[in-house]
Amino acid sequence: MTTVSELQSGPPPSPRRRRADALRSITAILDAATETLNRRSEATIEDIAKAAGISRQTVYAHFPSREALLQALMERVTEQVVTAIDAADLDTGPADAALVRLLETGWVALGTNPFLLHLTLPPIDPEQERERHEPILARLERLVVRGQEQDEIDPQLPVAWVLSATLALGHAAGEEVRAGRMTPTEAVQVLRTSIPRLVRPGR
Amino acid sequence: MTTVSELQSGPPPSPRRRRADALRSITAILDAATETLNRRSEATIEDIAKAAGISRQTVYAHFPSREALLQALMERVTEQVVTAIDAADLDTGPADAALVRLLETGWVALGTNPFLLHLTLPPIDPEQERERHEPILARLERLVVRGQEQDEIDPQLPVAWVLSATLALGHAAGEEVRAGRMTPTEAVQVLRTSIPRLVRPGR
DNA sequence: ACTAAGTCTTACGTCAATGTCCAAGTTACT
DNA sequence: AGTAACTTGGACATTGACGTAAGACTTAGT
Repeated sequence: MTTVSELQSGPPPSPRRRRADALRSITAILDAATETLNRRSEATIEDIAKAAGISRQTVYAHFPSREALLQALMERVTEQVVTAIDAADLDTGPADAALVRLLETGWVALGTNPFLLHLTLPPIDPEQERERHEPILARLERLVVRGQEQDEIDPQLPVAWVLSATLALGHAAGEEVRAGRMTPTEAVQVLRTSIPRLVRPGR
Repeated sequence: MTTVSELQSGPPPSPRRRRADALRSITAILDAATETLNRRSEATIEDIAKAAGISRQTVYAHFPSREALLQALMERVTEQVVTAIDAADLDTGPADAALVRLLETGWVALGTNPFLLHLTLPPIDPEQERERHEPILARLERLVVRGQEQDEIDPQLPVAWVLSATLALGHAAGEEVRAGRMTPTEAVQVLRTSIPRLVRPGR
C-alpha cells in the first residue's frame, strides 16, 4: 500500500483517501513499537503487532519493511521531542531551570525513549541522522550558550558536555522511575537540585 | 569440549590439560565479544569470531552456546569491575574524590562497557543477577554512606541516586570519548569537576 | 620427534523472522 | 445500502543465525 511517510508531511502531496481505522492502526503500531523496542531493541514485528493488538500483516500494510517502520518511528519521536522542547519555552527564565523544565516535559514525563539514542541502524546515512538531530541540538546549544553568557551556566564547561551530562542525568532519573526505585515526583525533585549544581558557575 | 566456566573458579576441580593457544583463543573471544557487543548487542557469533581472528567453530569449541558465552562474559566483566573497584581504594580519602577515581579506573579507562548494563538476557534468573551485582553495589553503597556520614556527600540525596547519577556521568563521559568529541584527558578533567559539584553538600 | 590438543574447512539440519500473496470477512464513509 | 478501504488468517519462499559433526591440518608440550 502507501507508506505512512507521506503522512507527517505538511500539505498532502497525493490526495490519498485514508480511513479512520487505518490511522488508528498506524498510531497503535507506532506506540506499540516505541513501548516494545524500549524494552528489547531486537523485538520482532510480530511482537510489535501483538502489542498493538493487530495482526502482523496489518503492519506490513502500512510499513513496507521493518526498516521503514523504524524510520517512521524515528521521525515521529524527533517530532515529539521538538514539540516538547518548544513547549518548554527554553528562552525564558534562568537557563538551568530551563534545562530542568526540558527534562521534565521531554524525558521523564513523556516516556523516556532511551532506545532512540542507541538505535543506530546500520542502513542510516549520517546525513539523514544529522538532519534529524540538528533541530534538537540547535535549540539546546542555543540555550546553553545563552546560559553561559548570562552567567547562569559555568562558561568553563564545554557546551557538549553540559548537554551530555544533563541528558544523562535525565535518562538516569527516568531509569530510576522505570525500575520502581523512585516516584516521578522524586525524580523531578532530584533533577531540580542536581542539574543546577552540575552546571552553575562555582561561586 | 570443556566449558571455560571452570577456568575462573579457584582450584581446578578437574585436572584438565589446557594448551597455551587454547587460552589465547578464549581471551581473544572474550575480548572480541566485549568489543563487538558494545557496538551491536545483537552481534553474531560469527561477528565475534571474525573480530577475534578465529573461526566460528573454535568459538563453539570453548563455549557450547551463545548463552554460555554471554554468561562467561558477564562473569569476567564483573570480576574485572570488582578488581578495578578494589584497586581504586575507595575507603581512603574524600568520598567524592573516590567516586571520580572509581570512574577513571573502572569506566573511562578500562573501556566503558555500557552493554553490560543493558544486556539483560531473558534466560537469566534474577537471583544470579543479584548475586553478580551484589559485590559491586555493596562496595559502592558503602562508599556513599561513608561520604554522607563524613559530610562529603549531601545526606539529602538518596544513595541510589548518587550512584545512578555518578555512573550516568561516567558513562556520558565515556561516550564523549568514544564519539571523538573529547580526549580521555578532557573526560577525566570534566568528571573531576562535575562529580563533586553534583554530590557535595550545599554550603 | 612423537602425540595429544587445538583449529580450520566444509557440510548439514533446524529454527525463527522477514517479506509476499491471496481470499474471505469487517468496517468506515457517502 | 453500497462500495472501497481495511483487516485478518493461512500459506509460502527466503534468509540468516544457531548448533552439530567429521576429517584434514597445525601447533604446543614433553
